[in-house]
Amino acid sequence: MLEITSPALTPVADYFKVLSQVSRLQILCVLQSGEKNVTEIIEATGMGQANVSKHLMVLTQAGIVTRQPKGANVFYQITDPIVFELCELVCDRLKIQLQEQSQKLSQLTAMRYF
Amino acid sequence: MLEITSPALTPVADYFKVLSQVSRLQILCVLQSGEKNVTEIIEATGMGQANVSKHLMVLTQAGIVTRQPKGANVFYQITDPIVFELCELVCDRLKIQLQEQSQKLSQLTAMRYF
DNA sequence: CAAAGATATTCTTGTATAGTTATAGTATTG
DNA sequence: CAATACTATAACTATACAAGAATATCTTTG
Repeated sequence: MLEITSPALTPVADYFKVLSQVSRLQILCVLQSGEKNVTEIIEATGMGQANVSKHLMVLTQAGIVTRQPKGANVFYQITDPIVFELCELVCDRLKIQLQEQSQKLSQLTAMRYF
Repeated sequence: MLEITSPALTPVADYFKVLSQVSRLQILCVLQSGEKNVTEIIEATGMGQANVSKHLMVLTQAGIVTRQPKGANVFYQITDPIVFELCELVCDRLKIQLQEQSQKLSQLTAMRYF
């Protein structure tokens, strides 16, 4: 049950904020196929090193990703695949919206023949 | 299936961004019990009028909320309850994280007795 | 049509943060 | 121990945006 008062909503909003950045979603996509070290993530995403490092910190602090140093490397992996459930729910919703839009559009073009 | 390339991720990130603001989550909570007009939303949330109006526009453009003018008033309602599914998924995840944290904490305090 | 009420828009300000560059810290290897 | 590779941090810049104040638009009512 969701509360109307703001304090309870803050952690939820913060969680969504972490997922509201394309760069971070890219990183999560890379990690979907298993744990990777920072260098691998940099190569797969094409992002800058400092940038990747900072995004990984954000994801780690949000508990979305788990940090694991191994020698000179640091490996990261998805903590909980729930993030992909979230993304899929959103994707499904976006698909529906696109369908409805194209439906309205085709209705409009159909009207031109009357 | 999620793509690694950024363009496909942009709409998803944008959707999350809309939900990444406490004020907007508050508005959604207010609308959870049924459609409301702007004045009702303002009173229920305690937010400023211009602020509410702007957030409602963001929510509308994201397709999360539907706008419906009735005379001098404008009523808004949740387009798709999927948003609450999303929130609950996040809530569940946050609860788990809290449980794990308190578990680690109690382990630490337990160590003081040895 | 004037006045009042409801909603939207514009403008401005302050804050947060993504990205880059440069630097620092840490671990491996020769 | 020196050199190199990997990762993190600091400092800076530019941008996005939330919030509030003022104003505009639209609707009802007298």
